[in-house]
Amino acid sequence: MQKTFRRLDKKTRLQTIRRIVSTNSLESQEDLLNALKEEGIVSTQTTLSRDLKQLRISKVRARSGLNVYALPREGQFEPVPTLEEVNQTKWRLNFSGNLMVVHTPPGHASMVAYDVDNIKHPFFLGTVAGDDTVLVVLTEDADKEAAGNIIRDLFPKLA
Amino acid sequence: MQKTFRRLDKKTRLQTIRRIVSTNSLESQEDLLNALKEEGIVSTQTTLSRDLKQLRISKVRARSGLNVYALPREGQFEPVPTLEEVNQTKWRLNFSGNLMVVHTPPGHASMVAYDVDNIKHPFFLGTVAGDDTVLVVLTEDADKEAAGNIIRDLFPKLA
DNA sequence: TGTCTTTTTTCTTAAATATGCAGGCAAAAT
DNA sequence: ATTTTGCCTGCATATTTAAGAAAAAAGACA
Repeated sequence: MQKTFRRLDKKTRLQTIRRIVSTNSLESQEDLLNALKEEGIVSTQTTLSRDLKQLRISKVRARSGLNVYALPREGQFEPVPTLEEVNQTKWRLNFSGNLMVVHTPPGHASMVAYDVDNIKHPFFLGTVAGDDTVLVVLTEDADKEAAGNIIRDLFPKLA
Repeated sequence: MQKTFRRLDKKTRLQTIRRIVSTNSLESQEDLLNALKEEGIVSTQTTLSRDLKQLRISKVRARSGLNVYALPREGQFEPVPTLEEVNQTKWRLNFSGNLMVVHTPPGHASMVAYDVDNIKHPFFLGTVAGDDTVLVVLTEDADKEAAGNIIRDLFPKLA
């Protein structure tokens, strides 16, 4: 009966860690240490470091700027496309009414939107990024050609 | 001429970092420091730490056990912003053609879009939400002022 | 049971990363 | 032109995380 006692302890600890991580914003292993303690599980930072490694839990950047632990996600560890692959992909820029539609390689839309947002040019009211498409909303009086050139200037791949 | 020199320096550094991170397995900021140096970009660990934070690049667990830097992926876990963060951020509402552009605090766009969708008022054709921006498509004959008031009524922060 | 092997844990301590502060510089405001 | 503001940077240092070594605990088995 005692056979698997210790293993069970570790197993439940790992399961508890997964649950806590997926439902809380933990900013450090000490946070996790305390959260576990509240559930009656006592451990040390060293052990948690190894647990997290085993669970492949990592700290990720929240948009708020906080660094919080997060469970591994499907696709998170897929190989990042090589530069070659990226270059093969078509960048594209089109207009529709006062909307500019920018197609990018998969996963790059948010980066493009980020840069466009930072231009702070009066033509650009705002952006919405999907995975490989960015919608850039222009003001009604915007000079579309000029606006296009600004973006092409930022991203030569679009030229 | 010097106007935007420093900014450009930073911009190219950030772009280079993105490229290097996406095509290499970097295990530390020192690795990145050296990789940049090979391209003629000299910096410090401190600056890279801040760059990575800004780019939301984080270290993730590879199945090999290595910890490597990786670009942010859509859908990564994000904590709910604090009320303080929410209050600091500016809400904004603009029009362009038959589009209404609503800026919200980071992460709140989808919630706003959800509420707008639920109005089911004939003016509102549909919404698209990014992270902090919502596009609300209005019918061509919509009364923009009335539409704006409806939204402002829903979200007093916009007033 | 007693001994050997493997796993798990902890105590240090090293390594990696983030932050407070101060200086510098360009753009905007007055 | 002068002041103010905001952004960017690096140094020193704090904080956070990982690793080495050793010991405790657990399982295997004669």
